[in-house]
Amino acid sequence: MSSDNQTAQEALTFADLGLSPKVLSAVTDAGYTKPTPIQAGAIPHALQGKDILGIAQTGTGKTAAFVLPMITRLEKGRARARMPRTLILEPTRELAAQVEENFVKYGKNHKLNIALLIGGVSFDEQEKKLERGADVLIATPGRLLDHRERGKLLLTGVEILVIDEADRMLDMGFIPDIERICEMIPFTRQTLFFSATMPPEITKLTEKFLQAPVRVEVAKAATTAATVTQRLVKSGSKAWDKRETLRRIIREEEPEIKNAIIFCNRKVDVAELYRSLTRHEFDAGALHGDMDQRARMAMLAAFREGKLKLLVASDVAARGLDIPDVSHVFNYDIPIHSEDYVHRIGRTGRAGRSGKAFTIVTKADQKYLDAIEKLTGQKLEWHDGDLSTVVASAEDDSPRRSRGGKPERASRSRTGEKRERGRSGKLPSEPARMEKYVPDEAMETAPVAEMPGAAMPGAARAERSEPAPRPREEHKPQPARNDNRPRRDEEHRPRREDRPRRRDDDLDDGTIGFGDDMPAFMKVSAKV
DNA sequence: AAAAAAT
Repeated sequence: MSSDNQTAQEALTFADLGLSPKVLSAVTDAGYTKPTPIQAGAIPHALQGKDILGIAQTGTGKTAAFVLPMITRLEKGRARARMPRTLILEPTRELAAQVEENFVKYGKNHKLNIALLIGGVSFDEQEKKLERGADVLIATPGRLLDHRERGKLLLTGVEILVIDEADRMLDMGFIPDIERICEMIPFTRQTLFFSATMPPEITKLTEKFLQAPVRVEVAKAATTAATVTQRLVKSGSKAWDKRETLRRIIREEEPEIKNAIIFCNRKVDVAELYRSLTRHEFDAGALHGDMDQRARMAMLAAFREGKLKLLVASDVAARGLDIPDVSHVFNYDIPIHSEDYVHRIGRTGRAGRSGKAFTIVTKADQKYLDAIEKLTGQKLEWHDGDLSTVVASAEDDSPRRSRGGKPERASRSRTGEKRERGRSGKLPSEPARMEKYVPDEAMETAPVAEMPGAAMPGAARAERSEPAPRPREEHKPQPARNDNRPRRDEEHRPRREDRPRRRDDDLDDGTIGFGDDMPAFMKVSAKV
């Protein structure tokens, strides 16, 4: 690129990119005037119908770089039944929903039919939208193929195809699906392809499916931002020991914590740690892929809106998700793959702000620590002494010893069955004392976001003396489950009167189907 | 010693 262009680009505003007036006005309303580098680089070419190879990470404004030109181009022509005009493929459900939000925001002056095809949600609503004719189809690969096999979807009318986060699709084993899907779409289409990195498999894919693409690359964010203070925290390796270490660090950091993500390597540990933290009256929520879709969305929304201070999460939350800058990242588990460390840490210290990242390390973690230090090329500092200073008793002591808090027996039911959350990944429980705030009926029918154990943990609600959720004026007596899977945990459940006085069972029952409580983001199909 | 995604 010539230096003339470079200078010109710095002075660019959205008005210079060739977007339609209606799109421009939505952008202005959203408060943006100056495009990011990826937007300035990609939008003019995308408007000309060229294929784009965008190499950019999240947080660079990548989504708007394809959403804005797409809406402009969609102004001509209209959708036919079962033949979507554009298709955007995303690796995760949350990302797909996020892209939908962008279409709603920037398409507010248009009558766009938007269909979101993701798993974990009933087919009916999605099929109706397809039937009506979708201008914009946003999908995760599995559900998209499922719809196609049911014959409800023809991809022969797709004019623009977007493949987002291609390298992540690769990590998740989606590449064969992506290839299948690409082959169903006529080659006269325009293809916009985005990836944060370009491993060989991805390069091959671009060679196969892009035609004379314009390559737009934006500077990689520094691997681990210089503004992030990273510290290692030694701990005994028992789970209770790690939880105690975590609580200690959180309390130490408390005055500085605006909001934080706590990463665990495994979903069961997310659920368990979440229960433990709420029991210790921390303002925490949970997010992992086995939670039902509503709960996932509700948690994310609550965290984004600042209603939750701590989010315990699996690596779903490590990449891509549009979570605002957090002040702290805690790695309750050290990541097994060192790249994940970089992604997790990347959730803080964005846009030049300062952030802190603490990683709990046990003796068994040494090799993963070595890998991280090798990858980032820096030696990480210990917060208060390295592993050689871990107290020996911490390793062999009984986990049931007294240590100030309540015994952490949450993972066992009365029958001794381990209360693991299966595929359906129910929400973890909340403190029993919440019962006095919440009438049973409300628990059965309130949306997850209003449930104390979900978006607003009991401690937080009590402190802020907010009113308990009221029963909904109108509700279906028995919200339907959105799938027919058998309840795996049903046979193990104690009878109602035998159950401990915790409300997580009610959460299970009340939150699976959508009933009348379908979140707004899933209803959107037309102009807003 | 993992997570994610169709069921």
